[in-house]
Amino acid sequence: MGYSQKHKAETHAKLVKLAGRVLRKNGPEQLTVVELMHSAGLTHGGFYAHFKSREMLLVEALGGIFEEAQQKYHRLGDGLPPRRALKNFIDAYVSSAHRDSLSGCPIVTLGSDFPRQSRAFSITFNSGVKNLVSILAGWIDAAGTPNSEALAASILSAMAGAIGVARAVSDKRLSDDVLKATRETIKGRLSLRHGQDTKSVRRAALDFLDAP
Amino acid sequence: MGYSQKHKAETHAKLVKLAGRVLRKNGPEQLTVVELMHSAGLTHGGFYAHFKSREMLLVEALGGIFEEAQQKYHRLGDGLPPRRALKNFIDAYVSSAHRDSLSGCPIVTLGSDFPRQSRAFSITFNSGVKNLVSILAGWIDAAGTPNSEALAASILSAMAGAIGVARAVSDKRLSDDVLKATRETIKGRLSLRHGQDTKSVRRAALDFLDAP
DNA sequence: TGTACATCAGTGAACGCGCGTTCACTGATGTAC
DNA sequence: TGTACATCAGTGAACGCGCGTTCACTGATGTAC
Repeated sequence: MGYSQKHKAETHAKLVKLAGRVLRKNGPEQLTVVELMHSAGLTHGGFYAHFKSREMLLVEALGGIFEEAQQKYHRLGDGLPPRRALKNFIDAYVSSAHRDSLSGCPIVTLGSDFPRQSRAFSITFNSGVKNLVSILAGWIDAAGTPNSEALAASILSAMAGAIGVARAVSDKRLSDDVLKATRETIKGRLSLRHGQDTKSVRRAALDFLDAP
Repeated sequence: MGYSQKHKAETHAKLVKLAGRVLRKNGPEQLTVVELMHSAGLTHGGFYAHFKSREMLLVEALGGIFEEAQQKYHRLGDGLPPRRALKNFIDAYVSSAHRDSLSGCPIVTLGSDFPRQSRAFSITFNSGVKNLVSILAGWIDAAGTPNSEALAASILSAMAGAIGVARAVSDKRLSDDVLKATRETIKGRLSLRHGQDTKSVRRAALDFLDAP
């Protein structure tokens, strides 16, 4: 049977992962079949042994990105009481490290792209966002705050917007202030303490970044 | 002198306006020279009498979009006391009408695109955002709230994020709830009354949309 | 006022290029005997 | 255990297509006399 199924699955997974990196960093239009296959050490013709079309690859890659994000979210709150998890998460997400990272949260990086892509892409984006919201909602719920899902979604949207605008603003001080104001407001909405241990904030922020 | 300078300027302005529409609705990649010229009733070769390159067109079009947005912002607060202007603006921006409109605020529509475009495009985006922030900051300042610029930027980012996420979420109820929660929080941050006259909210929202 | 001229916005064929996709093939590897 | 065969991931040339850009041109209109 030629190559083993395991071998094919590995190549497939590798392609999806590489594609996800490009997708998140440079957007859907910059992801070309030729470049992807070359970056995997293969030639372009073999692409169609793995994906029906470039469009299908985009969908799979997006799914992979959101899965990674979910894992990251879970890791940030792992074993912590809900309020502590929330605080940790907020400090990590609304951080200058996240702003300065080239990739980061797909809601920010691909938020304007999803309506222009295929229906399948939009659906994947939608369910990805919903899953992330659910994780936050779980913590909020566990902390005893009502209306957790809408609150979680509103908070996540505020955090994503803050990163987006902080990236757009060239004035560094204003950019930092946006993040700070956003962190404080969100903690206020969740009735979390404002005072911050700077060292733990930085550690949380670094946790949020991708492994190299 | 062949065509008058006025004629040329008119054609140029028309092209920038048409390009802006496409750019905001479908993104930079969907804006092609051939289609743009055809939509203006011209042939593609004439494009380079007006723009040095497609890239330069994108920059001009983006500038036009932000100018329009500024005018819209000013219109929404025109002649109103600052708190009233802020309330009006928030209701208009964080509305289901804005969410459902295909174009809308460039921060939402082009927020993921600007880092991938030319330096000139990024700079234009940055100054556009800053101008919009300044308008909000002006109202906040006039209302006597301190730290107006960072607050304005944080609020605008939360509003933009809310529209983006509301668009991504297919569950209509959750989507509406995100908008509602965001409106209320922002009004709270600005110490504005929460109670809403639904009719005026709807009117404000429609004001925000583009004229057909 | 009328005529010759110069200008240049707009025309449309042509160009090179990169892209997604196809396809006949190859050769490493698992299976059957 | 060894040999013949079948499979199919991966190869690389080729395809059609759409795109941005160029360029020789044209013809409507402003200017000079």
